[in-house]
Amino acid sequence: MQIIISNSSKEPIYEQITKQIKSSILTGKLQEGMSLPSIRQLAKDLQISVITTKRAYEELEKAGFIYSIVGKGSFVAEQNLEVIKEKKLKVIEEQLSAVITNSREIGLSLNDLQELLKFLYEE
Amino acid sequence: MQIIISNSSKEPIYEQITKQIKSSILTGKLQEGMSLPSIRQLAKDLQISVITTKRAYEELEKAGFIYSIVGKGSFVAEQNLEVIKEKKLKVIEEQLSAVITNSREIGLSLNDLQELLKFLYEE
DNA sequence: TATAATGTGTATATAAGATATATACACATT
DNA sequence: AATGTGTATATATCTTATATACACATTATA
Repeated sequence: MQIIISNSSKEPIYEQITKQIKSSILTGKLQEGMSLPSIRQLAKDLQISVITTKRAYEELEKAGFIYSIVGKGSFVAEQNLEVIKEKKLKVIEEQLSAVITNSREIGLSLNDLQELLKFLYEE
Repeated sequence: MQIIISNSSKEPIYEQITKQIKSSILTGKLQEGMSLPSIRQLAKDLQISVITTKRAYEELEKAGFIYSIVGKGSFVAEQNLEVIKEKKLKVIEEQLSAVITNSREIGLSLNDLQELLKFLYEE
């Protein structure tokens, strides 16, 4: 599993990691029960502190995506897809609202937006 | 001019202010040459520090949206609309890419997205 | 079978950077 | 002179990331 972080990103490192693991789980690249790289292994791979990768895993645990067992490792938890979809849909709506706000600022019509969306979706 | 900040937002206060002023300028609510509230007045209105409102105005100045004169105040600068549109379009594309990534995670089709976009646009 | 080594996650203390504040300074207008 | 304006400095708090040590579990070796 490939995780890429950017030190120049405005986003905290632990959030970049969280986001990418979440995405892998949601798109099925990581299935329920699969083990995640250990916090040390991932820290080594990314050349960051284990506390940073632990922070990322903690966020994922809080959100119910994974669970960890001392001495054993971290694993993908059973996903409640309905709840996840619901939450994601809310995020998407928020993101689209921001897009619309920005579009109105530069006089971009709904049509323009839809074409842009179609173009980007098919890339 | 109405600015609303949220202390519970993840976004720094100065960024919330910057964003809202930017939006007012871009949507024409604030025209070139118009004066902005003084950093003290705005600080008072929002019950925050003048250094925070100054931070917001600084960002706007750096980005070319406004200019400030010691002893006089801050004003909306002449906007280079072409450049602004270009930059905004990039932001919109990034935002739409994030939307698409999130949509794919929950199996939302382009059609679903288009409909949701249309619905939100017409609210 | 017992123990050491090596894997795993967890906890604590600390450092650096970001954000916000209080206060004082300097310029302009009234 | 008073009161408006923006600017600068020092400080506090919070967030983020790190180094190091601790505890549990598994594996390898004697």
